Amino acid sequence: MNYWLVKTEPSEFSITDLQQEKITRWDGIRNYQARNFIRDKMTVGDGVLVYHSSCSDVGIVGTAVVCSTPYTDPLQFDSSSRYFSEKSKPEKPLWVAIDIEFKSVFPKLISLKMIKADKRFEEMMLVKKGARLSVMPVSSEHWNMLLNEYS
DNA sequence: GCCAACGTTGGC
DNA sequence: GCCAACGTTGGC
Repeated sequence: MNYWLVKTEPSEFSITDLQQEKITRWDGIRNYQARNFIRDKMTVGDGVLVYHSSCSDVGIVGTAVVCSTPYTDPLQFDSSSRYFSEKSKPEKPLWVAIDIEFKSVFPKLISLKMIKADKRFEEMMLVKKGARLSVMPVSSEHWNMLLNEYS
């Protein structure tokens, strides 16, 4: 059982959208490191922190749970999609997607500011310099602190 | 394999 | 909109 943080721009897809859809395909990941986390490490039942980026209220907004094993991201073959990948071939796909199911929305945002202000999160990948990954692992310690103390 | 140029992410 | 810190591309 692992824990993850996934970033999304709320103007594109927010925690409210996830709450309404209940289950959504987490697709469009086009970074190799992020892909490898999904492909090699994500398993059904893993906990997911949902993070809003590039917006006025940056931070963790809720939780979800991984509810599928990784599978081929169909958007890589869709030439009309912004996630189209010319190098992907049906017999050799490059990118994977995964399904996640809505779990909770926090009554209050856990802002990036608050996380940065708490020294115990110093080692969290999210606040490490240059950590621009849209999918990253979260330690169980950090997961527990965030859920028990901050939400 | 090197590395310059370019593109993207994402906080501010 | 700015810009730092990446990642990717492609010529050599």
